[in-house]
Amino acid sequence: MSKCEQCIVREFSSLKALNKDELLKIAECKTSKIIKKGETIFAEGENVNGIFCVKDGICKMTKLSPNGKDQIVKLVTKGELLGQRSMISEEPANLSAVALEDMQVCFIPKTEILGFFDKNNQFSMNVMKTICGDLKLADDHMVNMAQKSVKERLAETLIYLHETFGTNTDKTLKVQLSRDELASMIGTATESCIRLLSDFNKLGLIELVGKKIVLKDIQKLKKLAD
Amino acid sequence: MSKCEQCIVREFSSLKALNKDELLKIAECKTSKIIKKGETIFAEGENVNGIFCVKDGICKMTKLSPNGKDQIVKLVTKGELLGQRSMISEEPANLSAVALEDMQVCFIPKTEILGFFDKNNQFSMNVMKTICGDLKLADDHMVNMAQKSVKERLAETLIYLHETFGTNTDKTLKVQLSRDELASMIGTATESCIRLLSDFNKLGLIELVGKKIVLKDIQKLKKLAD
DNA sequence: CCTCAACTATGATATTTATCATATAAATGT
DNA sequence: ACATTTATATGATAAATATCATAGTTGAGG
Repeated sequence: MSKCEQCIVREFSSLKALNKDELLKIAECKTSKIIKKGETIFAEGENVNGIFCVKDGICKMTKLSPNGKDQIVKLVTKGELLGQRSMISEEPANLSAVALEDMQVCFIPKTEILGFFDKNNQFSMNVMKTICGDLKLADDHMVNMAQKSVKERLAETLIYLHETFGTNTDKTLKVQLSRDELASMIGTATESCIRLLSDFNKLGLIELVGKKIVLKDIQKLKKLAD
Repeated sequence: MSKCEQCIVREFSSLKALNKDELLKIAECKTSKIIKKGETIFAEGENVNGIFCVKDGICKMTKLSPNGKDQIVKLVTKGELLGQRSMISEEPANLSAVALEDMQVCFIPKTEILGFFDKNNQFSMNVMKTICGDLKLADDHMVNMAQKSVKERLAETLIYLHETFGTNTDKTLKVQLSRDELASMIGTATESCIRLLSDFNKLGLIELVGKKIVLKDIQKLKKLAD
Protein backbone atom coordinates (compact mmCIF):
# COMPACT_ATOMS: atom_id res chain seq x y z
CA MET A 1 0.00 0.00 0.00
CA SER A 2 1.53 3.28 -1.09
CA LYS A 3 1.52 6.40 1.03
CA CYS A 4 -0.73 9.34 0.28
CA GLU A 5 1.68 12.01 1.45
CA GLN A 6 3.57 12.45 -1.79
CA CYS A 7 0.72 11.52 -4.09
CA ILE A 8 0.03 13.94 -6.90
CA VAL A 9 -3.66 14.00 -6.06
CA ARG A 10 -2.88 15.34 -2.66
CA GLU A 11 -1.01 18.28 -4.11
CA PHE A 12 -3.67 19.47 -6.51
CA SER A 13 -7.01 18.53 -5.01
CA SER A 14 -9.04 19.51 -1.96
CA LEU A 15 -7.03 16.90 -0.09
CA LYS A 16 -4.14 19.33 0.27
CA ALA A 17 -5.83 20.64 3.40
CA LEU A 18 -5.41 17.30 5.19
CA ASN A 19 -2.68 16.90 7.80
CA LYS A 20 -0.30 13.97 8.28
CA ASP A 21 -2.60 12.02 10.57
CA GLU A 22 -5.54 12.42 8.25
CA LEU A 23 -3.46 11.29 5.29
CA LEU A 24 -2.35 8.23 7.20
CA LYS A 25 -5.95 7.34 7.93
CA ILE A 26 -6.72 7.57 4.23
CA ALA A 27 -3.69 5.52 3.29
CA GLU A 28 -4.98 2.75 5.54
CA CYS A 29 -8.46 2.50 4.13
CA LYS A 30 -7.97 3.37 0.48
CA THR A 31 -8.01 0.87 -2.35
CA SER A 32 -5.70 1.31 -5.34
CA LYS A 33 -6.97 0.25 -8.74
CA ILE A 34 -5.66 0.01 -12.25
CA ILE A 35 -8.31 0.89 -14.80
CA LYS A 36 -7.67 -0.13 -18.39
CA LYS A 37 -8.53 2.14 -21.31
CA GLY A 38 -12.22 1.81 -22.09
CA GLU A 39 -13.16 0.44 -18.67
CA THR A 40 -15.80 2.11 -16.56
CA ILE A 41 -14.87 3.46 -13.13
CA PHE A 42 -18.50 3.98 -12.22
CA ALA A 43 -21.69 4.31 -14.21
CA GLU A 44 -24.56 6.77 -14.17
CA GLY A 45 -27.15 5.62 -11.64
CA GLU A 46 -24.69 3.60 -9.58
CA ASN A 47 -24.17 4.21 -5.87
CA VAL A 48 -20.57 5.20 -5.49
CA ASN A 49 -20.11 5.38 -1.71
CA GLY A 50 -16.88 7.25 -1.79
CA ILE A 51 -14.57 9.24 -3.97
CA PHE A 52 -11.90 8.30 -6.47
CA CYS A 53 -8.55 10.07 -6.62
CA VAL A 54 -7.11 10.09 -10.12
CA LYS A 55 -3.40 9.38 -9.74
CA ASP A 56 -2.72 8.95 -13.44
CA GLY A 57 -4.58 8.92 -16.73
CA ILE A 58 -7.63 10.69 -18.13
CA CYS A 59 -11.27 9.74 -18.11
CA LYS A 60 -14.41 11.08 -19.72
CA MET A 61 -17.53 11.88 -17.72
CA THR A 62 -20.56 11.07 -19.83
CA LYS A 63 -24.32 11.18 -19.60
CA LEU A 64 -26.78 9.23 -21.66
CA SER A 65 -29.29 11.50 -23.39
CA PRO A 66 -32.89 10.30 -23.89
CA ASN A 67 -32.16 10.05 -27.62
CA GLY A 68 -29.69 7.27 -26.85
CA LYS A 69 -26.51 9.23 -27.52
CA ASP A 70 -23.78 9.68 -24.97
CA GLN A 71 -22.72 13.23 -24.22
CA ILE A 72 -19.25 13.85 -22.83
CA VAL A 73 -19.78 16.40 -20.08
CA LYS A 74 -16.15 16.85 -19.14
CA LEU A 75 -12.74 15.25 -18.92
CA VAL A 76 -11.04 14.52 -15.61
CA THR A 77 -7.33 13.98 -15.28
CA LYS A 78 -4.63 13.21 -12.75
CA GLY A 79 -4.71 15.23 -9.57
CA GLU A 80 -8.50 15.49 -9.56
CA LEU A 81 -11.23 13.81 -7.56
CA LEU A 82 -14.23 11.90 -8.88
CA GLY A 83 -17.63 11.31 -7.33
CA GLN A 84 -17.66 14.19 -4.86
CA ARG A 85 -21.01 15.53 -5.97
CA SER A 86 -22.71 12.21 -5.73
CA MET A 87 -21.28 11.59 -2.28
CA ILE A 88 -22.32 14.95 -0.90
CA SER A 89 -25.79 14.85 -2.44
CA GLU A 90 -26.19 11.27 -1.22
CA GLU A 91 -27.48 10.37 -4.66
CA PRO A 92 -26.45 7.84 -7.29
CA ALA A 93 -23.88 9.09 -9.80
CA ASN A 94 -25.28 11.51 -12.36
CA LEU A 95 -22.48 10.80 -14.82
CA SER A 96 -20.47 7.79 -15.89
CA ALA A 97 -16.66 7.82 -15.69
CA VAL A 98 -14.87 5.88 -18.43
CA ALA A 99 -11.10 5.69 -18.88
CA LEU A 100 -9.70 7.24 -22.07
CA GLU A 101 -6.31 5.71 -21.35
CA ASP A 102 -4.94 3.36 -18.71
CA MET A 103 -5.47 4.88 -15.29
CA GLN A 104 -4.36 4.59 -11.71
CA VAL A 105 -7.02 5.57 -9.21
CA CYS A 106 -7.55 5.20 -5.47
CA PHE A 107 -10.92 4.71 -3.86
CA ILE A 108 -11.59 6.32 -0.48
CA PRO A 109 -14.77 5.28 1.33
CA LYS A 110 -17.44 7.86 2.04
CA THR A 111 -17.31 7.41 5.82
CA GLU A 112 -13.70 8.52 5.89
CA ILE A 113 -14.30 11.66 3.86
CA LEU A 114 -17.45 12.68 5.68
CA GLY A 115 -15.47 12.57 8.92
CA PHE A 116 -13.09 15.21 7.56
CA PHE A 117 -15.98 17.51 6.75
CA ASP A 118 -16.77 17.82 10.44
CA LYS A 119 -13.26 18.22 11.69
CA ASN A 120 -11.35 20.05 9.00
CA ASN A 121 -12.95 23.27 7.86
CA GLN A 122 -10.27 24.07 5.34
CA PHE A 123 -10.95 20.75 3.66
CA SER A 124 -14.69 21.52 3.52
CA MET A 125 -13.98 24.91 2.02
CA ASN A 126 -11.68 23.37 -0.58
CA VAL A 127 -14.33 20.88 -1.62
CA MET A 128 -16.89 23.64 -1.75
CA LYS A 129 -14.67 25.80 -3.91
CA THR A 130 -13.96 22.93 -6.27
CA ILE A 131 -17.64 22.26 -6.72
CA CYS A 132 -18.34 25.96 -7.18
CA GLY A 133 -15.68 25.98 -9.88
CA ASP A 134 -17.33 22.99 -11.53
CA LEU A 135 -20.66 24.79 -11.39
CA LYS A 136 -19.25 27.86 -13.10
CA LEU A 137 -17.71 25.70 -15.82
CA ALA A 138 -20.95 23.81 -16.27
CA ASP A 139 -22.95 27.03 -16.65
CA ASP A 140 -20.43 28.42 -19.12
CA HIS A 141 -20.42 25.16 -21.03
CA MET A 142 -24.20 25.23 -21.16
CA VAL A 143 -24.24 28.71 -22.66
CA ASN A 144 -21.70 27.62 -25.26
CA MET A 145 -23.83 24.65 -26.23
CA ALA A 146 -26.90 26.83 -26.50
CA GLN A 147 -25.40 29.77 -28.33
CA LYS A 148 -22.46 28.62 -30.42
CA SER A 149 -22.43 26.81 -33.73
CA VAL A 150 -20.92 23.35 -34.11
CA LYS A 151 -17.94 24.88 -35.91
CA GLU A 152 -17.26 27.29 -33.06
CA ARG A 153 -17.63 24.52 -30.51
CA LEU A 154 -15.20 22.29 -32.40
CA ALA A 155 -12.60 25.04 -32.62
CA GLU A 156 -13.03 25.80 -28.94
CA THR A 157 -12.76 22.15 -27.94
CA LEU A 158 -9.59 21.62 -29.95
CA ILE A 159 -8.00 24.59 -28.22
CA TYR A 160 -9.17 23.32 -24.85
CA LEU A 161 -7.63 19.90 -25.48
CA HIS A 162 -4.42 21.54 -26.61
CA GLU A 163 -4.11 23.92 -23.67
CA THR A 164 -5.23 21.50 -21.00
CA PHE A 165 -3.55 18.26 -21.98
CA GLY A 166 -0.79 19.40 -24.32
CA THR A 167 0.85 17.60 -27.20
CA ASN A 168 3.09 14.63 -27.91
CA THR A 169 6.59 15.14 -29.35
CA ASP A 170 5.13 14.98 -32.87
CA LYS A 171 2.83 17.93 -31.94
CA THR A 172 -0.30 15.77 -32.05
CA LEU A 173 -2.83 16.27 -29.25
CA LYS A 174 -2.02 14.11 -26.25
CA VAL A 175 -5.57 13.08 -25.37
CA GLN A 176 -6.59 10.82 -28.15
CA LEU A 177 -10.31 10.96 -28.68
CA SER A 178 -11.99 9.10 -31.50
CA ARG A 179 -13.98 11.22 -33.94
CA ASP A 180 -17.04 9.78 -32.30
CA GLU A 181 -15.92 10.94 -28.87
CA LEU A 182 -14.97 14.37 -30.15
CA ALA A 183 -18.44 14.65 -31.68
CA SER A 184 -19.91 13.59 -28.37
CA MET A 185 -17.98 16.36 -26.60
CA ILE A 186 -19.22 19.10 -28.88
CA GLY A 187 -22.70 17.63 -29.20
CA THR A 188 -23.00 16.86 -32.88
CA ALA A 189 -23.20 13.93 -35.27
CA THR A 190 -19.98 12.01 -35.90
CA GLU A 191 -20.15 12.75 -39.64
CA SER A 192 -20.54 16.48 -39.03
CA CYS A 193 -17.52 16.42 -36.76
CA ILE A 194 -15.42 14.54 -39.32
CA ARG A 195 -16.54 16.88 -42.08
CA LEU A 196 -15.58 19.99 -40.08
CA LEU A 197 -12.20 18.52 -39.17
CA SER A 198 -11.72 17.92 -42.86
CA ASP A 199 -12.65 21.57 -43.56
CA PHE A 200 -10.27 22.83 -40.87
CA ASN A 201 -7.58 20.66 -42.41
CA LYS A 202 -8.15 22.14 -45.87
CA LEU A 203 -8.08 25.64 -44.38
CA GLY A 204 -4.70 24.89 -42.79
CA LEU A 205 -6.02 25.34 -39.25
CA ILE A 206 -5.19 21.79 -38.28
CA GLU A 207 -3.46 18.78 -39.74
CA LEU A 208 -4.83 15.26 -39.62
CA VAL A 209 -2.10 12.72 -38.96
CA GLY A 210 -4.00 9.47 -39.25
CA LYS A 211 -6.46 9.60 -36.39
CA LYS A 212 -4.42 12.18 -34.56
CA ILE A 213 -4.76 15.92 -34.77
CA VAL A 214 -2.17 18.70 -34.88
CA LEU A 215 -3.19 22.31 -34.30
CA LYS A 216 -1.42 24.40 -36.94
CA ASP A 217 -2.91 27.86 -36.53
CA ILE A 218 -4.07 28.39 -32.98
CA GLN A 219 -4.71 32.11 -33.44
CA LYS A 220 -7.15 31.54 -36.27
CA LEU A 221 -8.78 28.71 -34.36
CA LYS A 222 -9.25 31.02 -31.39
CA LYS A 223 -10.83 33.63 -33.61
CA LEU A 224 -13.14 30.99 -35.03
CA ALA A 225 -14.14 29.86 -31.54
CA ASP A 226 -15.08 33.48 -30.74
CA MET B 1 -36.49 45.69 10.16
CA SER B 2 -38.40 42.41 9.91
CA LYS B 3 -37.33 39.25 11.66
CA CYS B 4 -35.77 36.35 9.84
CA GLU B 5 -37.27 33.64 11.98
CA GLN B 6 -40.52 33.23 10.10
CA CYS B 7 -39.20 34.25 6.72
CA ILE B 8 -40.00 31.87 3.88
CA VAL B 9 -36.36 31.83 2.78
CA ARG B 10 -35.36 30.44 6.13
CA GLU B 11 -37.72 27.50 5.70
CA PHE B 12 -36.60 26.40 2.26
CA SER B 13 -32.95 27.32 1.95
CA SER B 14 -29.69 26.30 3.58
CA LEU B 15 -30.49 28.87 6.26
CA LYS B 16 -32.84 26.41 7.93
CA ALA B 17 -29.82 25.05 9.80
CA LEU B 18 -29.31 28.34 11.63
CA ASN B 19 -30.40 28.68 15.25
CA LYS B 20 -32.22 31.58 16.90
CA ASP B 21 -29.09 33.50 17.82
CA GLU B 22 -27.68 33.16 14.34
CA LEU B 23 -30.94 34.34 12.81
CA LEU B 24 -30.96 37.35 15.10
CA LYS B 25 -27.46 38.24 13.97
CA ILE B 26 -28.61 38.08 10.38
CA ALA B 27 -31.70 40.15 11.10
CA GLU B 28 -29.45 42.88 12.46
CA CYS B 29 -27.11 43.17 9.54
CA LYS B 30 -29.34 42.36 6.59
CA THR B 31 -30.69 44.93 4.15
CA SER B 32 -34.18 44.52 2.69
CA LYS B 33 -34.75 45.67 -0.86
CA ILE B 34 -37.64 45.96 -3.26
CA ILE B 35 -36.59 45.15 -6.81
CA LYS B 36 -38.94 46.23 -9.59
CA LYS B 37 -39.63 44.04 -12.60
CA GLY B 38 -36.80 44.41 -15.08
CA GLU B 39 -34.29 45.71 -12.56
CA THR B 40 -30.95 44.04 -12.07
CA ILE B 41 -30.06 42.60 -8.65
CA PHE B 42 -26.46 42.08 -9.69
CA ALA B 43 -24.69 41.83 -13.00
CA GLU B 44 -22.15 39.41 -14.43
CA GLY B 45 -18.66 40.52 -13.49
CA GLU B 46 -19.76 42.48 -10.43
CA ASN B 47 -18.38 41.82 -6.97
CA VAL B 48 -21.34 40.78 -4.88
CA ASN B 49 -19.86 40.53 -1.37
CA GLY B 50 -22.74 38.64 0.14
CA ILE B 51 -25.82 36.65 -0.67
CA PHE B 52 -29.37 37.61 -1.52
CA CYS B 53 -32.38 35.82 -0.03
CA VAL B 54 -35.36 35.84 -2.36
CA LYS B 55 -38.39 36.51 -0.18
CA ASP B 56 -40.80 37.02 -3.04
CA GLY B 57 -40.82 37.12 -6.82
CA ILE B 58 -38.86 35.41 -9.58
CA CYS B 59 -35.68 36.39 -11.35
CA LYS B 60 -33.75 35.13 -14.32
CA MET B 61 -30.05 34.31 -14.16
CA THR B 62 -28.45 35.19 -17.47
CA LYS B 63 -25.07 35.11 -19.12
CA LEU B 64 -23.94 37.09 -22.10
CA SER B 65 -22.61 34.88 -24.88
CA PRO B 66 -19.72 36.09 -27.07
CA ASN B 67 -22.22 36.42 -29.95
CA GLY B 68 -23.97 39.16 -27.99
CA LYS B 69 -27.08 37.21 -27.07
CA ASP B 70 -28.20 36.70 -23.50
CA GLN B 71 -28.75 33.13 -22.41
CA ILE B 72 -31.08 32.45 -19.49
CA VAL B 73 -29.25 29.86 -17.43
CA LYS B 74 -31.95 29.35 -14.82
CA LEU B 75 -34.80 30.93 -12.90
CA VAL B 76 -34.65 31.57 -9.17
CA THR B 77 -37.71 32.07 -7.04
CA LYS B 78 -38.81 32.77 -3.47
CA GLY B 79 -37.16 30.66 -0.82
CA GLU B 80 -33.87 30.46 -2.66
CA LEU B 81 -30.49 32.13 -2.25
CA LEU B 82 -28.54 34.08 -4.84
CA GLY B 83 -24.83 34.66 -5.16
CA GLN B 84 -23.57 31.74 -3.09
CA ARG B 85 -21.21 30.45 -5.75
CA SER B 86 -19.61 33.79 -6.32
CA MET B 87 -19.17 34.33 -2.58
CA ILE B 88 -17.57 30.94 -1.98
CA SER B 89 -15.31 31.10 -5.02
CA GLU B 90 -14.35 34.66 -4.08
CA GLU B 91 -14.93 35.65 -7.67
CA PRO B 92 -17.13 38.21 -9.42
CA ALA B 93 -20.60 36.97 -10.33
CA ASN B 94 -20.66 34.63 -13.31
CA LEU B 95 -24.31 35.36 -14.05
CA SER B 96 -26.58 38.39 -13.92
CA ALA B 97 -29.78 38.31 -11.87
CA VAL B 98 -32.70 40.28 -13.32
CA ALA B 99 -36.21 40.45 -11.84
CA LEU B 100 -39.00 38.95 -13.96
CA GLU B 101 -41.58 40.43 -11.60
CA ASP B 102 -41.47 42.72 -8.59
CA MET B 103 -39.33 41.13 -5.92
CA GLN B 104 -38.51 41.34 -2.26
CA VAL B 105 -34.97 40.34 -1.41
CA CYS B 106 -32.67 40.66 1.57
CA PHE B 107 -28.93 41.13 1.32
CA ILE B 108 -26.68 39.48 3.89
CA PRO B 109 -23.01 40.52 3.92
CA LYS B 110 -20.36 37.96 3.16
CA THR B 111 -18.62 38.34 6.52
CA GLU B 112 -21.69 37.19 8.36
CA ILE B 113 -22.20 34.10 6.20
CA LEU B 114 -18.56 33.07 6.22
CA GLY B 115 -18.69 33.08 10.01
CA PHE B 116 -21.44 30.47 9.94
CA PHE B 117 -19.34 28.20 7.75
CA ASP B 118 -16.84 27.82 10.58
CA LYS B 119 -19.28 27.37 13.41
CA ASN B 120 -22.27 25.58 11.96
CA ASN B 121 -21.44 22.39 10.10
CA GLN B 122 -25.01 21.61 9.22
CA PHE B 123 -25.25 24.99 7.49
CA SER B 124 -22.08 24.24 5.51
CA MET B 125 -23.43 20.87 4.49
CA ASN B 126 -26.72 22.46 3.39
CA VAL B 127 -24.93 24.98 1.23
CA MET B 128 -22.76 22.25 -0.21
CA LYS B 129 -25.78 20.11 -1.02
CA THR B 130 -27.54 23.02 -2.67
CA ILE B 131 -24.56 23.73 -4.87
CA CYS B 132 -24.21 20.04 -5.69
CA GLY B 133 -27.86 20.06 -6.72
CA ASP B 134 -27.22 23.09 -8.90
CA LEU B 135 -24.25 21.31 -10.46
CA LYS B 136 -26.34 18.26 -11.32
CA LEU B 137 -29.01 20.45 -12.88
CA ALA B 138 -26.41 22.38 -14.84
CA ASP B 139 -24.87 19.18 -16.21
CA ASP B 140 -28.28 17.82 -17.16
CA HIS B 141 -29.21 21.13 -18.74
CA MET B 142 -25.99 21.08 -20.73
CA VAL B 143 -26.73 17.63 -22.11
CA ASN B 144 -30.21 18.77 -23.10
CA MET B 145 -28.83 21.76 -24.94
CA ALA B 146 -26.29 19.61 -26.74
CA GLN B 147 -28.52 16.69 -27.65
CA LYS B 148 -32.10 17.86 -27.99
CA SER B 149 -33.75 19.74 -30.82
CA VAL B 150 -35.24 23.19 -30.34
CA LYS B 151 -38.72 21.66 -30.46
CA GLU B 152 -37.90 19.19 -27.70
CA ARG B 153 -36.32 21.92 -25.60
CA LEU B 154 -39.35 24.16 -25.99
CA ALA B 155 -41.73 21.38 -24.94
CA GLU B 156 -39.53 20.55 -21.98
CA THR B 157 -39.26 24.18 -20.91
CA LEU B 158 -43.02 24.72 -21.07
CA ILE B 159 -43.53 21.68 -18.84
CA TYR B 160 -40.85 22.91 -16.46
CA LEU B 161 -42.49 26.32 -16.17
CA HIS B 162 -45.85 24.68 -15.59
CA GLU B 163 -44.65 22.23 -12.95
CA THR B 164 -42.33 24.61 -11.14
CA PHE B 165 -44.29 27.84 -11.08
CA GLY B 166 -47.86 26.71 -11.76
CA THR B 167 -50.71 28.55 -13.40
CA ASN B 168 -53.00 31.53 -12.84
CA THR B 169 -56.74 30.99 -12.36
CA ASP B 170 -57.22 31.22 -16.14
CA LYS B 171 -54.78 28.30 -16.56
CA THR B 172 -52.11 30.48 -18.13
CA LEU B 173 -48.53 29.96 -16.98
CA LYS B 174 -47.73 32.07 -13.92
CA VAL B 175 -44.20 33.11 -14.90
CA GLN B 176 -44.69 35.44 -17.76
CA LEU B 177 -41.74 35.35 -20.08
CA SER B 178 -41.69 37.29 -23.33
CA ARG B 179 -41.18 35.24 -26.49
CA ASP B 180 -37.70 36.69 -26.54
CA GLU B 181 -36.97 35.45 -23.02
CA LEU B 182 -38.44 32.03 -23.74
CA ALA B 183 -36.17 31.82 -26.79
CA SER B 184 -33.26 32.82 -24.62
CA MET B 185 -34.07 30.00 -22.18
CA ILE B 186 -34.12 27.32 -24.84
CA GLY B 187 -31.25 28.82 -26.81
CA THR B 188 -32.82 29.68 -30.14
CA ALA B 189 -33.81 32.66 -32.27
CA THR B 190 -36.92 34.56 -31.17
CA GLU B 191 -38.64 33.89 -34.51
CA SER B 192 -37.99 30.16 -34.24
CA CYS B 193 -39.50 30.15 -30.77
CA ILE B 194 -42.58 32.05 -31.92
CA ARG B 195 -43.00 29.76 -34.91
CA LEU B 196 -42.83 26.62 -32.78
CA LEU B 197 -45.30 28.05 -30.27
CA SER B 198 -47.55 28.70 -33.23
CA ASP B 199 -47.11 25.07 -34.37
CA PHE B 200 -47.83 23.74 -30.88
CA ASN B 201 -50.93 25.91 -30.84
CA LYS B 202 -52.16 24.50 -34.16
CA LEU B 203 -51.49 20.96 -32.91
CA GLY B 204 -53.63 21.65 -29.84
CA LEU B 205 -50.73 21.15 -27.44
CA ILE B 206 -50.95 24.68 -26.10
CA GLU B 207 -53.19 27.69 -26.45
CA LEU B 208 -51.95 31.22 -26.93
CA VAL B 209 -53.98 33.74 -24.94
CA GLY B 210 -52.47 37.01 -26.07
CA LYS B 211 -48.91 36.82 -24.82
CA LYS B 212 -49.78 34.19 -22.27
CA ILE B 213 -49.60 30.45 -22.71
CA VAL B 214 -51.92 27.65 -21.59
CA LEU B 215 -50.73 24.05 -21.68
CA LYS B 216 -53.58 22.00 -23.14
CA ASP B 217 -52.08 18.54 -23.61
CA ILE B 218 -49.33 17.95 -21.10
CA GLN B 219 -49.01 14.24 -21.91
CA LYS B 220 -48.29 14.90 -25.57
CA LEU B 221 -45.91 17.71 -24.64
CA LYS B 222 -44.02 15.35 -22.35
CA LYS B 223 -43.76 12.79 -25.13
CA LEU B 224 -42.46 15.50 -27.44
CA ALA B 225 -39.86 16.55 -24.88
CA ASP B 226 -38.64 12.91 -24.74
C1' DC C 1 -0.59 -12.68 -43.24
C1' DC C 2 -5.26 -12.51 -43.71
C1' DT C 3 -9.99 -11.41 -42.32
C1' DC C 4 -13.38 -9.05 -40.04
C1' DA C 5 -14.96 -5.36 -37.48
C1' DA C 6 -14.59 -0.81 -36.27
C1' DC C 7 -13.24 3.72 -37.56
C1' DT C 8 -12.69 7.44 -40.79
C1' DA C 9 -14.09 9.82 -44.86
C1' DT C 10 -17.09 11.85 -48.31
C1' DG C 11 -21.20 12.45 -51.32
C1' DA C 12 -26.19 13.11 -51.73
C1' DT C 13 -30.12 14.53 -49.61
C1' DA C 14 -33.46 15.84 -46.06
C1' DT C 15 -34.41 18.36 -42.07
C1' DT C 16 -33.74 21.85 -38.86
C1' DT C 17 -32.78 26.36 -37.66
C1' DA C 18 -31.39 31.19 -38.57
C1' DT C 19 -31.91 35.32 -40.99
C1' DC C 20 -34.18 38.92 -43.40
C1' DA C 21 -38.37 41.14 -44.59
C1' DT C 22 -42.73 42.68 -43.53
C1' DA C 23 -47.19 42.94 -41.24
C1' DT C 24 -50.02 43.22 -37.28
C1' DA C 25 -50.96 43.83 -32.43
C1' DA C 26 -50.03 45.60 -28.05
C1' DA C 27 -47.95 48.74 -24.85
C1' DT C 28 -46.03 53.26 -23.66
C1' DG C 29 -45.43 58.11 -23.27
C1' DT C 30 -47.11 62.67 -24.05
C1' DA D 1 -56.39 59.81 -27.87
C1' DC D 2 -52.70 59.60 -30.80
C1' DA D 3 -48.07 58.69 -32.15
C1' DT D 4 -44.21 55.94 -31.41
C1' DT D 5 -41.97 52.24 -29.93
C1' DT D 6 -41.89 47.40 -28.75
C1' DA D 7 -43.56 42.68 -29.05
C1' DT D 8 -45.67 39.12 -31.70
C1' DA D 9 -46.50 36.80 -35.96
C1' DT D 10 -45.64 34.81 -40.49
C1' DG D 11 -43.57 34.23 -45.13
C1' DA D 12 -39.46 33.60 -47.99
C1' DT D 13 -35.02 32.22 -48.19
C1' DA D 14 -30.38 30.88 -46.76
C1' DA D 15 -27.40 28.46 -43.86
C1' DA D 16 -26.33 24.85 -40.68
C1' DT D 17 -26.73 20.29 -39.38
C1' DA D 18 -28.42 15.45 -39.49
C1' DT D 19 -29.21 11.38 -41.89
C1' DC D 20 -28.48 7.80 -45.16
C1' DA D 21 -25.48 5.54 -48.29
C1' DT D 22 -21.14 3.91 -49.51
C1' DA D 23 -16.21 3.40 -49.79
C1' DG D 24 -11.61 3.49 -48.12
C1' DT D 25 -8.46 2.63 -43.82
C1' DT D 26 -6.88 0.90 -39.88
C1' DG D 27 -6.14 -2.28 -36.29
C1' DA D 28 -6.97 -6.51 -33.56
C1' DG D 29 -7.25 -11.38 -33.40
C1' DG D 30 -6.85 -15.74 -35.36
